[in-house]
Amino acid sequence: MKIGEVSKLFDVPSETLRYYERAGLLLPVNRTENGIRDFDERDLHRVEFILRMRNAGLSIEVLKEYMRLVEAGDETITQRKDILIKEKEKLEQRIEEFQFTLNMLKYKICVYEKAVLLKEKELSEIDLE
Amino acid sequence: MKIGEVSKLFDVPSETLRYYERAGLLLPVNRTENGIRDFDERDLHRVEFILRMRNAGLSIEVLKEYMRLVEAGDETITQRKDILIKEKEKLEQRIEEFQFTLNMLKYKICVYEKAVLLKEKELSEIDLE
DNA sequence: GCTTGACTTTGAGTTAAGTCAAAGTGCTAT
DNA sequence: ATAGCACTTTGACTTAACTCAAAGTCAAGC
Repeated sequence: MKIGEVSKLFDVPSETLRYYERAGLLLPVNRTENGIRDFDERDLHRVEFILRMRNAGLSIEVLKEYMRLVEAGDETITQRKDILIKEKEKLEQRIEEFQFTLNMLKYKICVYEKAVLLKEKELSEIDLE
Repeated sequence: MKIGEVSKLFDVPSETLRYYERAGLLLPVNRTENGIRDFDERDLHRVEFILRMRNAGLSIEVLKEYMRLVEAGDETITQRKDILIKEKEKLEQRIEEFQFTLNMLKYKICVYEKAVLLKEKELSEIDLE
């Protein structure tokens, strides 16, 4: 699979994919004889993994380090696991905070809805914000 | 409450609070005779709200617009509600994606744990990454 | 009375993560 | 055979959201 197709598949610019490879978070993709990237299943999985993790807030730096360890082989399994555990914990905390904020939003929306109703009756006296 | 105390309370630089005010997402804080900001309860609530929303990914722009509407008075209630609903939906989606990624991480960590065990028995043959 | 923290304006610098442009080369599918 | 992707390197640019620096003033508390 060529870079343009991958780009469409994941809706991410080719330029970004090349940038990821250059930066070291996407391990070097196989090339055809004439030097064109030919993404295989494993590459696609890696791309998906990177995009998901980036989306969840993992930094380029962390992913770079993780992939460096992947490349380095079996000796690094524990280190890799530790990275993932750390990021998992961060993500869990982020989700918790998000949940809290989501509830805050829901509550506010609810208050606004009441205010709209009252307003329709020209009775509004709620302190909104 | 002076800006330095607020800064400590929320663990955010004074400079950022001033920046928020300047930018228009923190509505003008009352001043003492000599021009020093004196945060009251309402200001503190606003600061907390802003920080939470920023943390959840709402942009400065959106918060600015929202606060502009707050300032503009009761006529803008429906618009404000609409903003909050839109951001709520975005946040819900983000949380879902995060959950998915979290599960991915958990699964990977689990696989790594198995691999560590196998490795201890010098039997490792799992395809890890 | 001196240190500390508050204020102002203006403008520059920073960080992360892309994103684009130029310039030049080369394959491949219609 | 020509349009459309693909490649490279180098380097500049962008965006969001701060963050800091300078320069100068002012007020409060020990």
